[in-house]
Amino acid sequence: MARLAVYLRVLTEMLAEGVRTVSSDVLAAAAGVNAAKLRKDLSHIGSSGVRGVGYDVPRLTQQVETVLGLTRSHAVALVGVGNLGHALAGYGGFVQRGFGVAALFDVDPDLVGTTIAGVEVLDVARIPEICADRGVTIGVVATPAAAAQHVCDALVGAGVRSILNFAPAVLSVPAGVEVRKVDLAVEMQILAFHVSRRHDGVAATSDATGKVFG
Amino acid sequence: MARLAVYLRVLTEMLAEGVRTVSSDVLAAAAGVNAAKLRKDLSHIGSSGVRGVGYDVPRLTQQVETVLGLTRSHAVALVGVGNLGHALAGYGGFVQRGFGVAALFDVDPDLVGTTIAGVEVLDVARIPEICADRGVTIGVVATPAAAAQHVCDALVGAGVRSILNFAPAVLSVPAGVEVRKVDLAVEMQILAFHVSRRHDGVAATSDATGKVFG
DNA sequence: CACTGTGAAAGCATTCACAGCA
DNA sequence: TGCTGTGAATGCTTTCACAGTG
Repeated sequence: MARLAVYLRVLTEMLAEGVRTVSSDVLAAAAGVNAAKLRKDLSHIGSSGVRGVGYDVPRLTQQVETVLGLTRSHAVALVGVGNLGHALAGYGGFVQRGFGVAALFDVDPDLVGTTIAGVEVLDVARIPEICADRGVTIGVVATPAAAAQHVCDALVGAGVRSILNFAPAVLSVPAGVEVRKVDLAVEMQILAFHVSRRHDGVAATSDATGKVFG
Repeated sequence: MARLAVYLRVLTEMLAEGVRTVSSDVLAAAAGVNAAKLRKDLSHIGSSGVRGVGYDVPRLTQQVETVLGLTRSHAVALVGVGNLGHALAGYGGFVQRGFGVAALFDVDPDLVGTTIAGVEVLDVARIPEICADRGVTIGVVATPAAAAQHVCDALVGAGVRSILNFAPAVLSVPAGVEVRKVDLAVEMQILAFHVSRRHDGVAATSDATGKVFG
């Protein structure tokens, strides 16, 4: 459930503000979801809300953290230190939540040897060796599409079983390996679809054959 | 449907390779989805596959482009030229598909006036004026969470009705405005969940109350 | 009395399986 | 024969509505 992570962010904010107790209505509104859905989600993780009162914020926060596996820290390897990769390496949001950037890789000899956010960039050939040494559990692929599958294979070979893919390519992996994809071009295209739909007028949004979409 | 954008990418690649015709099986495999699902998706946009042969690649490509509204180009305004925003401004994947970066904004006086990828960074106060002038239809929010809602309101006020939000915050917008969210920390946490699940052993993944999750 | 936890209902998305056409 | 388009079946997610509790 992707929503648990959102709940956790809201809960952490509330905790920082000193809020001790929260109702499902309030928490759901802050997380942008339906209240019933939130209660069902929390019931799945064995929630401990008090009827007539609400949920204990510190306790619920810890519960969600435990379920999400954030009680341990995760070593992340980032491959591809180009435009996007460079930004990700320096992105504060990762370290903030226990995701340490344990290693950076690239093919470009000009980049190998440089240091980004205190971490040295290494050659991609060293992925197996370094990932094993540093106990990497999560790999981030921020390479061009053409290199993505190759890099992915290297990571999987090094024992990495969770991969976040920013490359516009479909990665094939053996069973047991989890891949999540973030495709910025796809997100833009979905928005473009809605722009057109509005601009054309809903009833007029049609394709060449005259059939209406949606 | 987010998958249409993925199909389009695969189709464009095939077109470049000179492939004229493709079956639903092959296209589905390349896009990483079920063949029946792909056929149903294409039937919704009034597809024109030939039974016994497959789909005509050039024709299908154009059909998908039309539905996604990629026949016109879209002016994008990017707000927040920090770590991530800077990378997005220079990201080739946008321009490549007809998404021109029409304007950049930031609050930081040190950044205002600088030029990134050929576009000058302007003060956020000028969002209404500039967005109207340049016909911006899509806004990208890459600010810290605290500023996100404020920036979002400014964009909506300027007539922008499609927003891509990278800030870890829930944006509230009036009806008719479409918001898509990309939360990198959330993606990482979902992967962390799977790491823990594997490490603990599925049967042992439990919360404090002893109830098993999933 | 306010709020949680949860059956039951409704709504979607996915998959199956096959009729029908080139 | 090979492949599309699609009704029917399945499974999952969301929502409703309310019984039950501190």
